[in-house]
Amino acid sequence: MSRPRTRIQARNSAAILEAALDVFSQHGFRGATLDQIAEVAGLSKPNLLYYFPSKEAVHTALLSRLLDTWLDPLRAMNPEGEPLAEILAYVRRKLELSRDFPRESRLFANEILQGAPRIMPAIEGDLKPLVDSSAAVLTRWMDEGRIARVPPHHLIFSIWALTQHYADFDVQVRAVLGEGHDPFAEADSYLEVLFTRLLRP
Amino acid sequence: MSRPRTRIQARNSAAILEAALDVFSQHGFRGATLDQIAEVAGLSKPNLLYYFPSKEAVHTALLSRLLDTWLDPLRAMNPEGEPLAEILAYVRRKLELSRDFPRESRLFANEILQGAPRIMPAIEGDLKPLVDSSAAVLTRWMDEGRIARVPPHHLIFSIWALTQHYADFDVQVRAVLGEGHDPFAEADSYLEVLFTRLLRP
DNA sequence: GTCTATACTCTGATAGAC
DNA sequence: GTCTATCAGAGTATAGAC
Repeated sequence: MSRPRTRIQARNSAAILEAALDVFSQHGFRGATLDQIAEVAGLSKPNLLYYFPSKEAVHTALLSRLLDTWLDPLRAMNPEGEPLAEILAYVRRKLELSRDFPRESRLFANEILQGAPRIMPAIEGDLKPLVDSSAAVLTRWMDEGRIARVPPHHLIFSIWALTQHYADFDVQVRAVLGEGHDPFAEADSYLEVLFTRLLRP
Repeated sequence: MSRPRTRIQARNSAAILEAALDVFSQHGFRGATLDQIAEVAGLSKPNLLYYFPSKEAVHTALLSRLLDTWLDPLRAMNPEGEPLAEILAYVRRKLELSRDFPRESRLFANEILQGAPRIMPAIEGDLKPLVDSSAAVLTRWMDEGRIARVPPHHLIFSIWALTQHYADFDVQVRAVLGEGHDPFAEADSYLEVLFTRLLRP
């Protein structure tokens, strides 16, 4: 349902996407069932299929909504700003995404684990160019001696890996830390230290 | 089939586990089908079920085989060794696991993404104690001023996150890097720099 | 717009011939 | 040990009443 016309449609479409996010992010595309999504959404299965023509359509709707949100923090990096501050702000925004939208992070992780069958075009068409241009900015900063020289693409990978880990492996992180911890707060200060030490000239 | 009695049984059991690793690591437990596993293994579905009583049993066999392999590198860290060298060696061994056993890494990632329904007991019973004792060693090294002080559990998380990323998100890493790259070789030298700068006193 | 009923396929698992 | 045949249930999707 690309453009909900009524309040009911808007509410039900939203409920379906919300429920589908729950189920797809936990079980992947093939492991998710319309029965389960419909139940979580509080609708009958045929009614769900009135709003979206197929399981595939629900999944696609989720993925396309996700991508923009996911790339925004990197887009927000200012080439004219102070290098280390810009990078640390990017790390913080990415970690906030992990904290506030863990299901979206797991949805993305599931898609990549499956070999990115549906999102590969967007990775090559949107993500790669954005990363390449960001890497060019990082390289300039390194050339100017304002941050230490490291492989820029791998620097970006390490930001993704470290921040997404706290969303995707949340259950393991909490099990290993035990009671009385705030994983995201601790990660926030740890990652600031890590990238500061890595990048100071 | 816990103890294969004949050559045929050994060969078929191995073929099933090999095929199941392919399928489970890509689609997760619920997304994997016995049809697909049997086809990859070159067996009929009933014949597969002659060797393992259920889908669950195949998955369990894979997971229990996995865990020891996965913990070995951390166990190999020597409390009496030179701290930075020990940590860098651990990072390298973990990265080698990602390079040589990416499907095992993805199988584990799938299990955690699903909330660790089957492996949580092992995480709390085996993984957590091992991490806690390793963290104690790291803390001692920090107390002795031989490496910089950082939260030891999060240091371990960051090693996991950074090394596993290259296995679990392999398809994204390669798509973003483009042609002419060796992700694991580049990661090897990048991670050595990263942890050296982070941890030198 | 939403429901019941249902068509049809896939999936995990079993029976029994060879 | 391996196969064909098959079952019961779950899965996606559709038809049609209301």
